[in-house]
Amino acid sequence: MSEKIIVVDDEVDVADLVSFHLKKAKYEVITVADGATALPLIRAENPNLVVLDLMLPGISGLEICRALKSDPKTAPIPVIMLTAKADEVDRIVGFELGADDYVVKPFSPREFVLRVNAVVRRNAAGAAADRLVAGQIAVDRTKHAVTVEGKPIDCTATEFKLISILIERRGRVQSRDRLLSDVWGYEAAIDTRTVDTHMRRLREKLGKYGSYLETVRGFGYRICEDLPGA
Amino acid sequence: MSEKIIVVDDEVDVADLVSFHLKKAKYEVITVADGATALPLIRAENPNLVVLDLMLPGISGLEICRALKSDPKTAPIPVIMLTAKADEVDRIVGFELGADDYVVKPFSPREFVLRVNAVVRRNAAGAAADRLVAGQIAVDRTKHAVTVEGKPIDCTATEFKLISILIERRGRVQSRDRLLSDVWGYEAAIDTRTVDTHMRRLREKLGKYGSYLETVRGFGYRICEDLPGA
DNA sequence: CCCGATTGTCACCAAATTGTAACAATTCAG
DNA sequence: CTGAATTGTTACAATTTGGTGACAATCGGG
Repeated sequence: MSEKIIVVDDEVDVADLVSFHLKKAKYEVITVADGATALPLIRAENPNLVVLDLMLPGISGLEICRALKSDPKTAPIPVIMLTAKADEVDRIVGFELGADDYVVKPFSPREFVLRVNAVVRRNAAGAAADRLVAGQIAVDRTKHAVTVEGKPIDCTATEFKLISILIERRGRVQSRDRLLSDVWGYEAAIDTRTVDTHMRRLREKLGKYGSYLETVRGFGYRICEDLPGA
Repeated sequence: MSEKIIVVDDEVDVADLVSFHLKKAKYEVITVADGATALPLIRAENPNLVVLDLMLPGISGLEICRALKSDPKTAPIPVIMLTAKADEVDRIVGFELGADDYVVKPFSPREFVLRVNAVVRRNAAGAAADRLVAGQIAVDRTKHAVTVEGKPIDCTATEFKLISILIERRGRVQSRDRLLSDVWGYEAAIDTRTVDTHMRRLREKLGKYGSYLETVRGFGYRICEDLPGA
């Protein structure tokens, strides 16, 4: 039983590429070129995932995403956005839009498929799986919110990505380099020490739980596998 | 333990550049100029990654890629394509042949290395044993944790590498020189006596199991093959 | 266009880590 | 048993590493 994915993209090359790799990964793929026909199609097909290009003629990807998320019937369908520029990312995942993930063009096919797998799996396992928890620290990916002891704390976009990755891989040490390429992307020319600064800011916001964000000297950072009060 | 990469490129400048940056990133690099000799070499060496120029004299990069991916023995080896044109068509064709990622020339060395890291890492995950065990002593490489009788002990970076290698090669004696080049790196101008000091520190932290870290007089050190309580 | 929030970088400091040298203990050959 | 070679131990100085606060650049909203 294969999952159904709808790809919305006007560029034939990109659509073909995406479609090809998804099919190779055993997904059932439907592609649509324009936003106007996409919406009714998505409602009719009720796919397991929508891959959406940010730049579309007519209705933009943003609007489609917003429309999907505001309709209770389509809101649970996860959305992955394709975007040309890394700058646009924050707005996409963060605020108004409820996109579940994004991929910056040009992307590596392997990575793309892995992200698709992750999002689909997360949603298939039941809606609750979208919550990452480590002790009293919890991250809700759909709401884009972080809570400590149930109380929400206010994280910036970078901090959110950082803590998401850390909790997702809790117990395992993440090198600064690894965090850099996973959070900031390949093209970012950024000093690895910057990671330290963000860690400090995160710890500060985590309050007394900040100490569970461990430093592993010589290697990187990690969040404890089992925290007290879990 | 460094990963092996084969670079196939006929332009000496590019090959040198690529090779230089990969070596700086601690990879073992072999370069080949023409496609004809590349294939048998790849089969023989079974590298962790192949970097392939799309434009090659004789057999093209595309054909090599196709050949690699159609042979079950070489199919799992990841491939990164180098391409001169930012042309979408090239990308698509390259991907359809099963390349895992691509980099458009001229590329930023930083980004190139990051992509290489990502691809290699993804493939290495699961391949190498994450968990090394010798009796009551266990090393978890992803968590960067060492446990004795199940209780975690606190190791420094050097100690961690040292004990990892010893357990990985348990039973076999490791000379001080060997340990120096494997733990400290190829060109470490370090006194071999330093190894003794680190051994002592390790033994101390291993507590009563410290004695299983044997000295082989005149040769080096080893960890017993079978420890009591195994 | 201005303002506050966010973000990357830097310099400085404290602390952990690490290499080395000096000395003690042990082993081994004869 | 003696002495040389080898290894264990200890202490210490040098280096590396990460935390911290400050600051400038950039971004987005109003």
